[in-house]
Amino acid sequence: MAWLRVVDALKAPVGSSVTVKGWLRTRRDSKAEGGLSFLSVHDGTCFDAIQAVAKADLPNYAGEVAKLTTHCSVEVDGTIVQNPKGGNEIQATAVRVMGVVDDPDHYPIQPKPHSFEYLREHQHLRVRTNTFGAVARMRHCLSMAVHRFFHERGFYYVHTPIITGSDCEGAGQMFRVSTLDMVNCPRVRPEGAKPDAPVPPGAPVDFGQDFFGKETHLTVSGQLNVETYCCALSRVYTFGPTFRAENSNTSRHLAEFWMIEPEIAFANLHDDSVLAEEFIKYLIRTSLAERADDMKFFDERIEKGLLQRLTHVLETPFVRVSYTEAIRVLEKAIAGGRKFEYPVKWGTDLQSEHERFLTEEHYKGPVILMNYPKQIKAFYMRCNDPGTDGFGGSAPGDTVAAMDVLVPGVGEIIGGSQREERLDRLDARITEMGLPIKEYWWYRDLRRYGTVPHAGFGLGFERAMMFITGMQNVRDVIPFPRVPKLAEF
RNA sequence: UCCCCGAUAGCUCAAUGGUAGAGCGAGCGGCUGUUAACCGCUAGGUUCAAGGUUCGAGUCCUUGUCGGGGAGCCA
Repeated sequence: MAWLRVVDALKAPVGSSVTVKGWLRTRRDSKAEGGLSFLSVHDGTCFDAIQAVAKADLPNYAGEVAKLTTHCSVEVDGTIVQNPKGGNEIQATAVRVMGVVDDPDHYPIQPKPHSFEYLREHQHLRVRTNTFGAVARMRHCLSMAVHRFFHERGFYYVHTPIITGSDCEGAGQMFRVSTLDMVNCPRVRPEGAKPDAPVPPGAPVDFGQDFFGKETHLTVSGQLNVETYCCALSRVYTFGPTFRAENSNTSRHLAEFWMIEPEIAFANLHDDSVLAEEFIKYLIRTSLAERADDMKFFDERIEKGLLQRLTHVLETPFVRVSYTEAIRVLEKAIAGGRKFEYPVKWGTDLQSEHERFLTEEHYKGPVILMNYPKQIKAFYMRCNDPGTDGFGGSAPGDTVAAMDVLVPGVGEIIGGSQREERLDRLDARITEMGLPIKEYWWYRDLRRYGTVPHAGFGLGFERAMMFITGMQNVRDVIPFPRVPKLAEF
């Protein structure tokens, strides 16, 4: 009697003897044929459960089988037969109960719809539901697709560090990594103070005594590190956890999330945008091909029309417009009577409502906004010729070769840029932004020793998950979300 | 962090300032090759916490905690 996964048992030939092991979704009873129970058994290997039919002549029927409740664990032996309404089911010859559910009335997951808010409080159990099982399989599917996409195109996977000593990434608040005693942390002795004099409590913390001999944090981006590998291996990417200590309370932000950051040498912003578009389309294609069962569920129960939306994205070339042009579009919309809460002005960052308007209402599909004003973008982004919009037109100010990919429903899913490869321009930007240039010594070395044009982007993995599954809260597409005031599991 | 909304049975929600209810789920029984099953009965409550107003607070006020939506920060 072969132990089959449910996904295989559902495809096994009629007449085969099988064993399945899993958890009960539901039990339904009938008094027909002297009494029988229908056990819906799933093991997470696919969306569907398999139905096992247990008759009353099983020795443990009245004592165990007829008392099974949702998520009891069982081993079922039996024969594959055809269900009268189609599909495989198991005619059980034995049902072994491995674990019962204690106090079923208070078991958090009941055979009925639960709100996602409620399930978020039971993260250790929610993966047993249809929705979170499907999310988990999608997460695996997309993770593998990420690696396959890059591997097939000659990219090398680089493990950039989680702990970073550079305090200069400028991508937001960071989590401190330290082994110092937080209660009595060592402080720097004021210059000229006697060696045995007590150090004043307000003196700066002496990070020289910390584990790494300097101040360290959890990474907010692997980009600066991965650029070093790009400038030797040509095409590289990272895919790892990323940490932001921002007090963000939204459906799109996590304190710990996974980010994919490819970096390509001998490439400009256009090449970067082509890569981004191919990448997103590859993820969609893979999801539809490999997880049709889960995607059908998302389409029916999570977002009506999801499959149509994704198919449309697959078939439509992404629109590429300059930031300068996007401002003109928004100004025209305002002149036409469209109301926005925030004003639109060249030189300021677009608000969420503006981005949503562009991707959801005006272009009705993914949009790549390119060449932003340099004053609102990071120091490492390549400067365009002064006063140009990067598309051969003029702009009211200076721009840099940055891009944001906006998609309906999620908003910004990718942020990227061509990097400034000219040392003099890079230094000028670091200086004018008041950043500590000494800290960037190794990053600047890349421009001193055989510099090349290169570009890259960052894709928030959870945002890609939301885009592809239709799930509306980022906390529901990662197994154990970390957000302000929540790290229970 | 800011703005708005919310917290009542295991879950989802009702309840003019005056005896706390329903549906689902659970338990028991009936019916049935059932599959969002159906019918009947039963059990199940410190109404988020602490104060306050009132003869009387689930309901009104204050503070806090947690949750949701939106904004900012961004991916």
